[in-house]
Amino acid sequence: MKDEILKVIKESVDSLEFPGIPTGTEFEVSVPKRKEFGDFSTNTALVIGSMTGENPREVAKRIVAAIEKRQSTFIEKLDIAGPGFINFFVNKTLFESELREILRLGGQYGASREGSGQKVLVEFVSANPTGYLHFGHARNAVVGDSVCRILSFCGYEVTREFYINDAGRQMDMLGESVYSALARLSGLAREIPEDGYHGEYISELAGEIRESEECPEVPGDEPEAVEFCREFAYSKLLEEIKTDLLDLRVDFDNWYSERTKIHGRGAAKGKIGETLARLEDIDAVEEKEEACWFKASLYGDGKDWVIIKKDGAPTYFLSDIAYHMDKYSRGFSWIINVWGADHHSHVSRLKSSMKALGLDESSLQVLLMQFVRLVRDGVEVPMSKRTGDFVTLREVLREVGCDATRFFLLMRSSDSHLDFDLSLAKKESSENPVYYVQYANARISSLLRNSAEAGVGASEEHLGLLSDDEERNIVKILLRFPDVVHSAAESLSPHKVVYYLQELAAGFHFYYNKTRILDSEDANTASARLYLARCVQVVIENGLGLLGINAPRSM
RNA sequence: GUCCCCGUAGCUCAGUUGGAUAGAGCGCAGGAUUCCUAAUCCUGAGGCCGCAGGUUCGAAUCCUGCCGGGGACGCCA
Repeated sequence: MKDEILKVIKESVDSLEFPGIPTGTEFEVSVPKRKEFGDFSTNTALVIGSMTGENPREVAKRIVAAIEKRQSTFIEKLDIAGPGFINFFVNKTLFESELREILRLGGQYGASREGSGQKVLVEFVSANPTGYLHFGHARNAVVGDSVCRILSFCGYEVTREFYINDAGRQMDMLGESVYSALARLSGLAREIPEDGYHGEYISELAGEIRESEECPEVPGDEPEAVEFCREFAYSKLLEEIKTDLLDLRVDFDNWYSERTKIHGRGAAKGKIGETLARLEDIDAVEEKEEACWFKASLYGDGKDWVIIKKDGAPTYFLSDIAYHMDKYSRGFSWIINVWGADHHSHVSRLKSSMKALGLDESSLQVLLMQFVRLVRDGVEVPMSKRTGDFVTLREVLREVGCDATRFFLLMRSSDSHLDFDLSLAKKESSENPVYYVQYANARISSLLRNSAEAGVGASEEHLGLLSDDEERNIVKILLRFPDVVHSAAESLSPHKVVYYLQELAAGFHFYYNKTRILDSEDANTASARLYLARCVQVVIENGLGLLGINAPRSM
């Protein structure tokens, strides 16, 4: 629909042959908030005016004359307003055809092919398998997941990946910690290392090991027992992570193990070795202070970074370079990482490494998530992983449910700090915005059920009877949905969908309270109104689907 | 000290690729249902868009400086 407006504008502008306007200059067509500004509005004259130096209102007059000359059937009236906006008032048959289009497309309304043929990799969560997921991980998980859903909807071929940091010191610490707990259970005086893991789950894991048949002898061959503890805890915790994520409706295509895919067997083998060799080939590394450094400062980062430590072990950064080289080699045209804001300094150094390796660092995009504060009754709930005193994702899910959890985590822009109000999320009342949107959907379902009983059905036959301002307003909100999806995909911002749905629900609730739908003046009007309601439902369902939130048919 | 994010209504935040009279929810004060789900709706009060300059037809939006809040700057991951 907007495309048709845009087409008319472009043809008219072309016919006027403005000097100095390159072909392909983009003009904006938007749906104005105020109805006196028409159904559609364009800034075309302002854009041209600023390029040619002409008065925008004069330009607008010429464009309007050109458009009128074309005698489009669907344009009822044109206005020039403000500094030079051209406002379109369209024939309502255009709205009717839009409604028919929505039901025809159904679950595909709002979807597009704009990402067609493009492979996207979205890596998110990637929590260390050294403990349960805490609530801080939840935002990353939900936003990453929703971004994937949105991109898929836009035609991208999306791969969801969880990078398992199962190599490195933290895994050894996990083994040490569990082993220490096991030793204590066996009556030995043994403390969990200071920088180890101290949560209750460590003792629980030790307890499980003790119950198992393969439990190593303690005391006995300690390194072997530590390794057993490490592997036992790892596989168990990874399963728990998967379980929690599924409960949050987050699923992955790949569980990418750093240990097996990056490190390989033996020293300096696998992708780590390859990567180091590549970096050496291009002279991007140097030996300094008994360590090996990547010269990131040559490639746009502020400083150099160690990639092989004094003790000969690779740093996390080197594995990360290797991992991202691998991402590129798998043929993705868009690589998205969802990271916590505390990783922000890694962004430029990782990009600098890709640049050094001759890869296009602009196709790597990092979505940084600002922190979540958990609040209960106005008081912050402390979340510290160090002391083991953190709120797990599991606890929150159990307390407030998946829908509310996801909704609240998706409500804010990623680069805004987020206060998650536990008491509010739990409330099943009007203060809670989750239900607001779901309720609109449930109401429509109820209408459709009742109408079936009454023998009236949604029908497109009499859409011409829709004439109220509220009805027109709803249609205008509905036809913005594809734009919202596009914009959410482009800026990786699921919260735009959340805001949109709240607006749509508000439009419907208002309408519902004001207008009797089933008891309309006549059956034809009722069928048209039901059709409109059905369209609203389609869009709500599609929108909630992008957020991974259920759209219950009754509440 | 360097870098990143934020600063908009009492609170939590949208709006930030420059556009028309800056929005929503919550909270507060009033009100609406003989009838389709009141988890709803309506009305009202509430704003130097952190401050100061600059850019221009036009700035919450872009630039510079400053102030305030958060985060990152380890041979940890």
